[in-house]
Amino acid sequence: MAVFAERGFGAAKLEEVARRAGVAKGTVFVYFPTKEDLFRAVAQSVLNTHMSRLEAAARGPDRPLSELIPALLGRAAVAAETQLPAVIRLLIAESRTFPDLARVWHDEVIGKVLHLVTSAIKRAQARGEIQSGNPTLYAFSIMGPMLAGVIFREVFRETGAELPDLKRLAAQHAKTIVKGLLRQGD
Amino acid sequence: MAVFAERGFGAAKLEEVARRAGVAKGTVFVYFPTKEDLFRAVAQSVLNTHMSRLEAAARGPDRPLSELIPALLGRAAVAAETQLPAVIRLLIAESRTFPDLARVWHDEVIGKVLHLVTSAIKRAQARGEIQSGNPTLYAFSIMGPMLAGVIFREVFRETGAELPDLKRLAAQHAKTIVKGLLRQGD
DNA sequence: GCTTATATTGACCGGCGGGTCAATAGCGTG
DNA sequence: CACGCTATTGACCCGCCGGTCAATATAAGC
Repeated sequence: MAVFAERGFGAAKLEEVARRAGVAKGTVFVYFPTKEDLFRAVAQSVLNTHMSRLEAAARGPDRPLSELIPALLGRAAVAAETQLPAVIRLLIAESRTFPDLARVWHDEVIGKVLHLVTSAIKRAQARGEIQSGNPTLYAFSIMGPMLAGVIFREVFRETGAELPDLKRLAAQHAKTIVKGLLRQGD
Repeated sequence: MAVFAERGFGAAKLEEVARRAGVAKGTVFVYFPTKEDLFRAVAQSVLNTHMSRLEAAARGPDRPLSELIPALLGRAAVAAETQLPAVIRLLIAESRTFPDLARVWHDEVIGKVLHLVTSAIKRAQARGEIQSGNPTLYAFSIMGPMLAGVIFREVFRETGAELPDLKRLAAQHAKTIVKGLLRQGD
């Protein structure tokens, strides 16, 4: 994972993977027939880790959006400290080369997050907490800035640019977007 | 550009570039010493195109945010119909391999957009139009969902997932985020 | 139309890295 | 300790593609 994340699929050398794993190159091929298989296995493994955490979060009670959104964005800021950003970068980079992997990621992670948020929005709309509008697009309004922040940090880390503080971003954006969504003053 | 966008830098073959350009492989090397040089030149060219458009937009008058934001997001939705999304995907993918390119993109494009938005926010804060808070992070709140939408479409185009309509997203998000930012009801 | 200058070509080279496999090391068992 | 079985190794193979260059086509000058 580390090697793929640093170099991308194409530029990652299996010899380096082997070296960092503390084995010889041949050993890698005993367990993974091809480079592609290794990549898929590794991506799937990271996916499974984060998916199980998500499942747990989704089983929570039906809190009002004004609580759910700050909690969700806060969690995203924490998750951004793991290797998840690198994996997201990889996914974006290789989505053309591995469309099947993109589909798995969509169905198993992104789709679930999206569903989690949109269904919460629909319930909030039903009980009159927030204004009308397309729930899926609202999900982008809620989550988009965090994704943008994560990618910004990934892409411009080496350029000396000032990087956004994701926890502050989560806090400030949560406050702003909740105010924008609430029905009061509509 | 088309070949790089489809395959990524590593997997792009110069023979295919030459074929699509209607010349022989050798001819490419007459004008671009190496594959890297070609890539940089091509990326720079796309960058210049979009930069000049941006310069023009930045020279506009100091409109209130409630007008500026819908206009900005609407423009982003239009720009998403060009090859810009593919270039953004490439930039994200190759930012580790070409950190200098990432720097150029930051300084010439992203940084300027960010500055355009943050300075508008500061002025709006100064005249009491919107609430206090970190202007840079607000810029992420404003632009982030569009970036997320663009990337979503790029990554999941082939998976049969339902793709967000960027114009609707721009319209709905503009309305929502402006409401969230305005001072009234603070 | 002949000559010189320039642009284009595509067969060829060499290195790199994914993938193979005979040789070797390690380990469980009696 | 001996034997057999499995796990590991790394030298080697080979196809691919970035890059070269002598040969060729095209254009310019007179």
